[in-house]
Amino acid sequence: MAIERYNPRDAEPRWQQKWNDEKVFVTDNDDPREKYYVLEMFPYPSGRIHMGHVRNYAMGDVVARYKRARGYNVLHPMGWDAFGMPAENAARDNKVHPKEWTYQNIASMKAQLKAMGLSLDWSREFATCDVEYYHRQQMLFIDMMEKELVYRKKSKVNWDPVDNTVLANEQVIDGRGWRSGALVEQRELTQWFFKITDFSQDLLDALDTLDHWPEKVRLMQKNWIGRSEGLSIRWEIMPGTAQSDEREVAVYTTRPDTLFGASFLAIAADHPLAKEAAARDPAVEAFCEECRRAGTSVAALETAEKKGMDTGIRVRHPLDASWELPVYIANFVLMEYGTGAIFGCPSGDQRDLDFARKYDLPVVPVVMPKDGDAASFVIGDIAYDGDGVMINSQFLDGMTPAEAFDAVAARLAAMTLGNAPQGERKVNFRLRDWGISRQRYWGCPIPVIHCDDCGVLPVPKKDLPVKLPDDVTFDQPGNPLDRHPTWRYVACPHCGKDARRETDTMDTFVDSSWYFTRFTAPWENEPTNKAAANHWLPVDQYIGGIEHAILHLLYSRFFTRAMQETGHVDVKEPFKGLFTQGMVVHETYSRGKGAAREWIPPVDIRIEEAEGRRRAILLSTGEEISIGSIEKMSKSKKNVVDPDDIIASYGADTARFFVLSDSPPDRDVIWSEAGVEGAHRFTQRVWRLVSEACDVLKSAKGTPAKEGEALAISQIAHRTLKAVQADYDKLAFNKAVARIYEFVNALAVPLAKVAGGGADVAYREAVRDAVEILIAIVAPITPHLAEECSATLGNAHLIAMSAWPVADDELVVENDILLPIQINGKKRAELTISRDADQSAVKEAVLALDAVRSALNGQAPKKIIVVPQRIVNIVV
RNA sequence: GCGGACGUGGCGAAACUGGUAGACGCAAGGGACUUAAAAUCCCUCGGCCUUGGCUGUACGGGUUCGACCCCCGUCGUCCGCACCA
Repeated sequence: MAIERYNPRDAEPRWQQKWNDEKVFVTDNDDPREKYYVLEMFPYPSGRIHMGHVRNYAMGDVVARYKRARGYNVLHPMGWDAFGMPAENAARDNKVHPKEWTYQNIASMKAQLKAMGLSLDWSREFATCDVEYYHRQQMLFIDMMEKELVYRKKSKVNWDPVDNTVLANEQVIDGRGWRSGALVEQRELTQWFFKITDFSQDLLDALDTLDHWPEKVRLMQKNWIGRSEGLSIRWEIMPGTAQSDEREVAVYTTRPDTLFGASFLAIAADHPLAKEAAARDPAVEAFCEECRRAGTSVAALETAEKKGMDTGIRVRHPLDASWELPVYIANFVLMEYGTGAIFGCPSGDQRDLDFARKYDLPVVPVVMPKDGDAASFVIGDIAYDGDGVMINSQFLDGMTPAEAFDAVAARLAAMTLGNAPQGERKVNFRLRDWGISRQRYWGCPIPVIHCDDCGVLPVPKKDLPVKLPDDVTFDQPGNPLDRHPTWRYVACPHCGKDARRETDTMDTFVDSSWYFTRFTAPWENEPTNKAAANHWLPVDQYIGGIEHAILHLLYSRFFTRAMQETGHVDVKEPFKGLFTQGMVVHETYSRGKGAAREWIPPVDIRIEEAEGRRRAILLSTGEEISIGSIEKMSKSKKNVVDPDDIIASYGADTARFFVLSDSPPDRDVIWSEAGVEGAHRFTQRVWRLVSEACDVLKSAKGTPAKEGEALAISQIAHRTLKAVQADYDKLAFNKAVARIYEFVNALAVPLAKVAGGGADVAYREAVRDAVEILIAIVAPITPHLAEECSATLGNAHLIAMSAWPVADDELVVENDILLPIQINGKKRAELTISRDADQSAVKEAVLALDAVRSALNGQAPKKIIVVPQRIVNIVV
């Protein structure tokens, strides 16, 4: 009988249609079964999916299909992170409206995702640029305003003075605007902020509860939040040294124990005292300006030399009234952190030491190692910041730094300056409030009205949504909302007089901070259906790239808390399980050197390999092309493989199988033509083996064998089932794939035997049972192939709706085990023995082995270590 | 600079809680089938020497009956944060 090759181009759309017709993946909120919410980070609709998407969504789909088979009511939705700059850039460059561009991109990407055969509930789909979605986001914003989780303050932005526009950080290249090339200025604008810092402590503490998150991500968030415990110390300004009536300056320190080692105060260039000093001295002014400029061009000049300038202001040491210290402006002090002022202790801090040496300030060691000698301990070029014992510190001498910290805190708390304690314990965070204002068109409008008389007012909820106007142009720089002839002008909701709309729109991170909540009831008028949100949240398994480890995940954690405070949901942590998947990488190919280097896409190349040497040949000319390093797929290096091409030539199952095989899912996977062909061979092989035997198997019912020739088949089937199940539970897709390969290899001979008619009933039934198990365990990865195989065996049910098979423990347990025998820790023999043989029986059998007897040479062994069911080691 | 992760064949990788290192795949080599090719099937595949051994998980030590795994040190790669007071 001639067996046709498996044709995914025919089979895949057929099964997708069938799943769609039967609404297999539409989720009912009222289904009483236990819930499981699996979600992959939704994509930005750039227009084409890439291999990273394929890998991300393949992983989520395996989880969704597996959990569905295990009996859960699975929610697996998809949507579009659809606001953002690229749409405006496309509008400007191609004269296409952002809306039109975005929805067209969504349509083409959706078609691509559908071709992957993902088990998504498309009925819940939305884009964040849908009015229905951002309408609810505006409702949330207003609720947050009421709870005072939103406020306005002046904040710096990157301003392009030629284009008259605000630039995002990524649009600033080497301190210049990416289009105009003009030097970017820092401008102060009044902007909207979310009070994420209200939750600093909770966001930090709750990290401990996220035990299904990668440790790495939790650590990154912990560092980002940056909690420190210290002391806020108020220093008295020596009368007459400052011009204004400022009497004191506050300093935050985590090392109050080193207070006697202080030799100067340093303040940020933006500190009020610095501004005051600048106002009366042009040299100071120039220095402050220099510091500010250095702040704009970020990491480039990070090794910048420590520089400062004396303000002339003097302060009194809080623990020694006769001690005066100078106040410097320093380029390494940041206004945004602490109080924007520090005291410098050169002996204990490298920066302070560098600074002190440069400006010839005193260096007094105050902490020395425990076994040091106070009389001879001096600081050279390296500050000592370790633990030890206090010296040169009056009443602190002899204490540990920790004891000294407490002693200083207590002393300063008891002293007063003016009417307040001179020092107070203070917890400080690095985390800053979240600035959400964007001076752009393609985003969610901030639903606020400015009235000259009534101030800043929220748009009444009945007047929502504040829709983006469609009639806008992008032929000039700046925000189209700002120059719109009518949209801005509106009556004040309070007094009715002429007022103006807010023209800022929201950061797109806001859109992605609650989409997972909206998926639980996307049809609701209110932002959430609270019962549905409480039912589905937290997301059981969230899957996405490590690049979102901090911002997106932290903002989402904040936003869920804010939604809890405003009564929209009763949970505070949105993601119970988090998995960060690796990238898809590819070799690079190029010809030419230096500026003339030309990158060649993989489709234009054929790889030849002979005698261990790989060569890349350009298809069009036969020319040899040099093979470069393996890198993230990128347009600039042209090392991209288009998922459409792969699905068209090999099918979705092959693509899904390949991106999940070989590499652990959290590591990068190398895309290679040879690898894809290997995956494709596998799908073809499964089909061939099953279809060759299907005529015979059709009439056999699936029953595992408990004895005889077929026992081994049933054993490996049920053992594989149990192992793959465990692998899927751990998201160890690559290990599941390896076991599936092993299983198929083991089934090849039995299936051929069945196909050839040489098998008895019990054998055929055992093979049928094994094949059904194979279909079930490959189905999450290659769902179309599984359906096709199942159908060819005469099954009427859909695998996508079928229960996971149950492993028969009797078949899983091994009765005889193979025990490795070591002599002095080296393997010398093997012993097959009954699983429940007791220690003495094992010892006896071991000593009877030839290899053991010759090693012992008649002597008695020193020691025999029997690790039950594992290994035996004989010490001679 | 600080913090973290990692280092296993030609390559991607397995190896349970300290218990046979290299499962599985890719690549390669040999063979069968074929007029031929593709497809498929079989064999070999860490290194060294002669069967049988020796050796081998970045490198140097240590703990242990036994170490890829634990400890100390060194080297290297990658990632995150970066003047955080």
